[in-house]
Amino acid sequence: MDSTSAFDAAPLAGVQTSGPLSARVYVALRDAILSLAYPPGSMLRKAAICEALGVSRSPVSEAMARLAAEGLVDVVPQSGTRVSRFSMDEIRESSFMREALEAAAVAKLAEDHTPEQLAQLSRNLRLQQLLLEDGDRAGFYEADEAFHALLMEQTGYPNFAAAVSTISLKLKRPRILILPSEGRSTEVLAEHSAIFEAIRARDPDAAQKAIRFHLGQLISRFEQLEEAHPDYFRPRLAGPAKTP
Amino acid sequence: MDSTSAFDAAPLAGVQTSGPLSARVYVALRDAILSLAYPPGSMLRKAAICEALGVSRSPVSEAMARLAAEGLVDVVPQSGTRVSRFSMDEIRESSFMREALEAAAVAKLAEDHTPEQLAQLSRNLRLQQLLLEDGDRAGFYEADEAFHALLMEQTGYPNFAAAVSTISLKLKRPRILILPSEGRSTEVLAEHSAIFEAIRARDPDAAQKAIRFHLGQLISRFEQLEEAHPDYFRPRLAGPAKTP
DNA sequence: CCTTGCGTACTAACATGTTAGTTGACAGGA
DNA sequence: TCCTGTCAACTAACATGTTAGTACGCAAGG
Repeated sequence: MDSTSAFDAAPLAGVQTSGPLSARVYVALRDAILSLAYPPGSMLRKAAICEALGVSRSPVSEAMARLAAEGLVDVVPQSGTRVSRFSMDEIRESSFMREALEAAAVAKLAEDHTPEQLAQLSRNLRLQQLLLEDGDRAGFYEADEAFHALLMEQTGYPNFAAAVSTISLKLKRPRILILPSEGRSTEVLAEHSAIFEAIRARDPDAAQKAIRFHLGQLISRFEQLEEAHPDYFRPRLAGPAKTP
Repeated sequence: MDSTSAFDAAPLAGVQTSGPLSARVYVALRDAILSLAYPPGSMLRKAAICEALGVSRSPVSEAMARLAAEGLVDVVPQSGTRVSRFSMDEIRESSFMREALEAAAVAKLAEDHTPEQLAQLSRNLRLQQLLLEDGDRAGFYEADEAFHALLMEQTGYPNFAAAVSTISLKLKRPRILILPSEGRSTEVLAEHSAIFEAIRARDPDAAQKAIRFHLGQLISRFEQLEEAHPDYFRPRLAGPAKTP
């Protein structure tokens, strides 16, 4: 095998079997990028993808256009397409928007919620407790995501969760890289509980404060990440100062 | 001429002369839809668009995919594409998100801003005052949009304004239809001034309250609109109750 | 008169051929 | 050694041919 550009088509398995072809290609590429199977900065070779998936260039182009619109790939016209690198500025921007939206969601829930909704949240929290005790890291990660998704679904706005998900797409990849921190899960559960309690107490301000604190914890961890994985990040300005 | 489906390609003028062809097509279609030149519910004929713009189907397809992702058109697979109708539920959802984001923006500005930024805002407000006195309705509309855009740019997040714009796309078309209300402009200016004063006073809470009130005014007007233009809205459930 | 089955005409979706622009390497000169 | 101009190979972007699925009209039957 040649390692010209270290491009491997293997991550593109048959992810989905129904629906439009272009959507399947999109999901396959998206998952490969979000899981870092295609690392930031790597090239995307259209021809290779077509061959690997057994499709023509049309659906692949459509999928890539969508990924470009979402900022997951950078496309240089007439030249090439590569997986986008992280940018601390973009991360801060996405975090700001995500905080604003999730804070609005929990504030709304604090003002107006049903016993059933509280029960759902409580159930999820107990699940988190369980997974934490079992040390099931992957499971806890999923329950965490589910908790936030649940909060947004409970606003009653059917596309709200999806919209926030799209906006915070830029946070998903760096998020994966800061998974393996030990005592953090306990803190996370405590923060989730604080949000829950504020909602139950019908205290919008407290709920907002709680989720803002919770989400704010991520930022500092992202900053540490930039030190550890500078290769995944967009170069700040021009590396070391050049003397012309 | 035949009026089979009342489709007219005339609104697609040469809007832009540079950049990728697909982007030009996108802008042309987007403007035609947002300006209601293509009314909600009307069909989009790919062949006619290709002929009118003198391009092939590839860039048109790409543009339509993007419009579909943004919810401006509804595409029925293997059948047809039509301009989407309004939905009061979607409008409420978009308003909720827009409020959350703009409120976060002005809160941030209230906490942290420069004299230059205040001067910019003040200049825009005085322009609004001027256009209001001259009765320049279209000009006031633009200054209004510019005011909100300015607030979002001043957060320092370069893509924030664009993101909010995308999210509140669903509000743009109905917004046009409620333009011609007389005394409203005076109120709008007063509400804008209230936002400005709260920012200048470095009072985040007041700033949020002010912009939430300002944006909240739109909703009730949209509800009135649904009465006046039911044909532009998605049917509620099944019209009048059917007796089987 | 209403329902039902069929056939045609239309559409998006997919495949493939073509064009034009960019990158990068290599050769030649300073 | 370093800079520079040329050229070849690769890419996205665009055009066009092909396929398949849907909707609608019409006719035949109830």
